[in-house]
Amino acid sequence: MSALRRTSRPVYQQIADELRDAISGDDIGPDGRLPTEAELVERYGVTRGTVRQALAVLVNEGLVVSDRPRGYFVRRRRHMTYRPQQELLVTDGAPAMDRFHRSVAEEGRTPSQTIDVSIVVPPREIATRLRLNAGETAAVRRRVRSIDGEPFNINNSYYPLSIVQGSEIVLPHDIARGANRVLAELGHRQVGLRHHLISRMPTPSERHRLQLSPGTPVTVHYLTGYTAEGIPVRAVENVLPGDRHEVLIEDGQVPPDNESST
Amino acid sequence: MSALRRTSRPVYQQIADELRDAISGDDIGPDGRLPTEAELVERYGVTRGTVRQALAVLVNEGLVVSDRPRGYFVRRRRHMTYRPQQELLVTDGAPAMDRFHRSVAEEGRTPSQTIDVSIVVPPREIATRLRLNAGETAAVRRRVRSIDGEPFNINNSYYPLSIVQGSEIVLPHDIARGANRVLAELGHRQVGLRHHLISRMPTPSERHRLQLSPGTPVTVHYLTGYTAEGIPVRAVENVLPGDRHEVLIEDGQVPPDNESST
DNA sequence: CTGTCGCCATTGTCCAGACCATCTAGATGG
DNA sequence: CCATCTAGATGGTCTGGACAATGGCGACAG
Repeated sequence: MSALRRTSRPVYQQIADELRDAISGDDIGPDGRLPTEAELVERYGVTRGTVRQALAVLVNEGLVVSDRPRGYFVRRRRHMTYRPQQELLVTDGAPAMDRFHRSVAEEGRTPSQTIDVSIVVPPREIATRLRLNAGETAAVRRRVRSIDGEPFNINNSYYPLSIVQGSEIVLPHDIARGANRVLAELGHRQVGLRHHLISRMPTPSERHRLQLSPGTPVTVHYLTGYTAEGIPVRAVENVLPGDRHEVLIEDGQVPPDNESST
Repeated sequence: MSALRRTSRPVYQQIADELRDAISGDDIGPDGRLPTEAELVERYGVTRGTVRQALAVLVNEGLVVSDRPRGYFVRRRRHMTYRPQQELLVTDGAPAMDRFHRSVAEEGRTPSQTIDVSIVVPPREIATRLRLNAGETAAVRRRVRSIDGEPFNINNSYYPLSIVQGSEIVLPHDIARGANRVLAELGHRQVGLRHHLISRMPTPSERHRLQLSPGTPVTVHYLTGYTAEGIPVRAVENVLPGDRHEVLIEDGQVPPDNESST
């Protein structure tokens, strides 16, 4: 059908462009199905390899997924709002899991999590933030939180071993009153947080554990909690899939939030 | 050379895995060169198509770039720390461009920017934050900041037209004392900020304007500035390439920062 | 009506080959 | 010694074809 110009831009790019326009122009809505490879082969008069190259572009842009053998579909973003301030500073409020639990349940979905505790030499990003010397160990609570059985994010919290040894924190259970409360009872109340956010493509391990489809970046949120003496007592690494999360941080005097956290 | 198992995992995945391990295991360091396609064809006894499929995996993970026709190279991340709090709340401090300018110059690199001002109906994300009705217009100052002539990030600041009309803000020049100061002089001093961060793959336009290589996600930072009355008077959309930026936000009482912002 | 099984449409993987586009290094000429 | 040109190495694009893997749906049996 539509003849492609032989000029300069590669054919597969032109096909990708037309499909992208069809998607952003609502010719194909969210969850809508794209033409099959065979249809595109016929429409553009090119080989299947070229068509697949075009579709790969869209897949790697995160616009489209292939659900074999049903076809290619337009992806839908479904955001959950993540509020790292609430989650971590409020030593006296509801602990993290409760809030995650509740906000998910409010949408009629069922949350769950796995916890795994161990003593490790933390990765460099964490060791630096906890000001550990090379080879020094820390306790880590690794969590994978899920919604309706599907993994949603990864949450690894590290604590200097010298502080938490023998406490509840090194036990592999949920801490009902929150780990921050336990830290405070141990004499290490946090009064300040430093948030560090980077965006990158996931590692193969992350892609597998979070069941990420191609073209999905992650936000890695490093959080360091400090006591009034300026000592770091907690370092968290949150891995948040970009297609499921947005991060909200407030600073100073802001009006109440009316947005829904779909 | 190394025979690949015929078991289950696709050959191109196995090749990608081996190369990835070589990279993370420091057999190939940052900026290091990967084997050529021809070498991999011979080493694994597969066709060039399969080798290219393996390399495409690494490229889309953001681990590797192909610099044609020199070969494939391991990417290096070079982070600049972005502090949205400094940049926007300090109405009385140095304005944004000055700080950008200075911090870049400190590293011996030369910063620059382009400014473009216009009156538009803002995109939904902005209109919602400024609480504009459908079709209402706003002034937008679009900036592209560059380092050593290479684009670094995109910064689009929107102001409700009713507030800034006739002021300096709608003129296409750098505002030496900062746009926040001008807003304050107009009676709209900001006392609170709301930061909204999402991570996604760039649009073709962003990829082009920021000269992003494949496998590079962006962090989009939406910032809303509120007056003491809770009125939004400024909404900013920052597009930050993931391979060049990290975002730092502090909350509460934290000790001084010793990290260098390489 | 219900469950099972097999066909079929669709995408995934891999092969083999051709020509193009671009940068670099070395040869060549002044 | 320096500038210019050229050949070669390398990745980019596209063709054409073959077989595998998977999930849905319809035909069929109970």
